[in-house]
Amino acid sequence: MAPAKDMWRSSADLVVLSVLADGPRYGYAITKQVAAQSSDSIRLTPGVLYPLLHQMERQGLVNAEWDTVKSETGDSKRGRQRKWYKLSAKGRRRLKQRVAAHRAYQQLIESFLPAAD
Amino acid sequence: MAPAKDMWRSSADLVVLSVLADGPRYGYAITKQVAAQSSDSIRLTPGVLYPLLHQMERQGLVNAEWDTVKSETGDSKRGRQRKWYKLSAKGRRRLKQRVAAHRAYQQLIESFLPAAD
DNA sequence: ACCTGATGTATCGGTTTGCGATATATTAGT
DNA sequence: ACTAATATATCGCAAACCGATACATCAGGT
Repeated sequence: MAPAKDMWRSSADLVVLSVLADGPRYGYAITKQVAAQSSDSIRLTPGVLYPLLHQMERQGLVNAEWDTVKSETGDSKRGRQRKWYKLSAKGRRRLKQRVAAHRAYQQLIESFLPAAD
Repeated sequence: MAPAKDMWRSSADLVVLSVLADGPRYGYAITKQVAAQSSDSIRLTPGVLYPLLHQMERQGLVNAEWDTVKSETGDSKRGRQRKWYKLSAKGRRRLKQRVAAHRAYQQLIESFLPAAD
């Protein structure tokens, strides 16, 4: 059975931190990667992703840097803007922590569930 | 590491359904059992438990029945009131469904996480 | 007799959160 | 010229949450 829609949202931060642990990403790339790797189950919509990213930035879990993509054909002065997010040492620590907490929580919940068939 | 406080709340229904799958319970008994079996990590406070139980009753997942506990020493006419909740067939189906969804969700999230040490 | 703490069920409403809708700009393709 | 895709961002209302509170019974201690 597919996971219920939106069930994943409480773990959005875990997913984002994990993706960033693999290397710097910009927002839209995160959205796309997560959608692809989850067979479209997890849709990190702008309304979810950006507030989360900004919060992480405020908390020092990520460092952000703007990048301007120059276009060959484009005529406008400013190219497309991308904001790259890079996991900080603090973010890496937080990820480890969150993963541990998540797994402990899983075991705890699982201990109440009827045995798997 | 202990699970973060309150992390379990999104799975409260799963836990309650699971406990009820083991046999009929009244609310306070559920609270106590869950606290005991979770080393006090999971506190199903009245504000959480009763609305949940009532909702399940409305949805036909449980059947409820009042029971009056006669006291030996008590002098009041009405004894202590207990409301027993019994999982219905529909509730049993729902539990199975929720457990499957929960486990699928777990696997999905886990697939994004860095490998366990 | 009285008090306290445990047992037992229940609701309410202020706070917090979630996130769909929306806005804005650039670029690629036809 | 137009459309779809790329890219970031915010806002505000609805929904969810759950601490606080209320009420009644009962057991045990003094």
